[in-house]
Amino acid sequence: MAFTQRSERTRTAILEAARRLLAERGYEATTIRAVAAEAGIDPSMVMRYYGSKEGLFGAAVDVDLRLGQAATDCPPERLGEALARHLVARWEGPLSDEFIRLLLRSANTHAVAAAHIRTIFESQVLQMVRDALGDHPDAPRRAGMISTQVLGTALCRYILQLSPVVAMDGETLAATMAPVLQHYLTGDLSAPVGR
Amino acid sequence: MAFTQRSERTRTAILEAARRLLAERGYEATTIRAVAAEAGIDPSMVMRYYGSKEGLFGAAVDVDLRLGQAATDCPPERLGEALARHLVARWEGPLSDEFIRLLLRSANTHAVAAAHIRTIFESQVLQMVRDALGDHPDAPRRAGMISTQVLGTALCRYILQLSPVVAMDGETLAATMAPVLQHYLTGDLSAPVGR
DNA sequence: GTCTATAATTCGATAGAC
DNA sequence: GTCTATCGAATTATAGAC
Repeated sequence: MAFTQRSERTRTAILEAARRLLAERGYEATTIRAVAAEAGIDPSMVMRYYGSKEGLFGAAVDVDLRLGQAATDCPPERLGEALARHLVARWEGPLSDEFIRLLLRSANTHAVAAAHIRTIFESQVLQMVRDALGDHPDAPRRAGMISTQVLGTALCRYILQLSPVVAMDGETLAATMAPVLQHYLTGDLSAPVGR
Repeated sequence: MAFTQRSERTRTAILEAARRLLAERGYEATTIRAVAAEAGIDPSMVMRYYGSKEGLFGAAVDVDLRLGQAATDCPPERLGEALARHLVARWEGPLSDEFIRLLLRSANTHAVAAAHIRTIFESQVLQMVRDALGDHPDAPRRAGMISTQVLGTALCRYILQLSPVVAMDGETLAATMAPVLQHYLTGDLSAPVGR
């Protein structure tokens, strides 16, 4: 259909406004009234289309991470670099969205958002490690530590905005993170980083 | 003075209740009424002693991190391990407090909390790196990356509660984090394979 | 020093006109 | 399909009695 109905345009306008505000303010501070104002429509429309604030959040958070793509056609010893580049591209490349910001900002006070992150990083990241390592008993711990470095980087760069972390360009950030991710992926966890 | 006045006891009871709730719920979701109920006093007392919700938050967050202690009498090549152990002990040892939880939970939606973390990690962590390295131009970037690993670990363990990260005992967590911190402190940041 | 009472907002959600 | 009007609940903050 080349023609989108008025209601469809309103629906997506609401959703985009909600994602923008959730990424900026988190769940509690994002009011239905503010979403409506941002979308340029009446607050009651939000309720009409999404039923409740919780329903709106559920719709806003329903995004595919596509993390599996990072591992395609990549030798295990370069997986850390591939993952680092994939993530940074996802965060701030031309196809970026504010998804990671939205999740981090909302996860603190909103249990559903925290559960969502848990699901992502206990399935997708763990799955990726298992694809690289096989079903080694270390796999969950490795996936967990990868999550600490990845989410910590996003937290410091986008939420807390620590100046040295913000100052790096995407290339440098990925290159700096890569050896550590590689270490957590395939390195000896009880030995120094890098062999 | 061995004798503490009634007002002093109330003041500290309020502060402790506030820290507890802020660590659990973050800034927005922590209401003055809930703090008062937790402390077993009237909501208006909170206003009387701390002026406003913002004033209460400022008082709750006014804590000394004592990060410098980690570096005393430690050779540079073991600094990563010392830092990792110091942090884990601080987070969950016998002298623990919920300070890191409080900050992380509030920083997302409350600008003052984010600024507070920025100050801590742009002064104390950077200072620590400079004590170890001298005033190298890499120092801020190293301090920034240390912050990503440290805060990311706290985020995944205490806030998001990723099961593999929660499952590790403190000893294992510190030992796993230590090589990465050492890498960021004194390693070759541009080398894909370290040393 | 502690509490009651309440003002002034703001929120999520509903009912219904057009 | 969109908006007006409003309800009921919750919030921060204030004024003042005891």
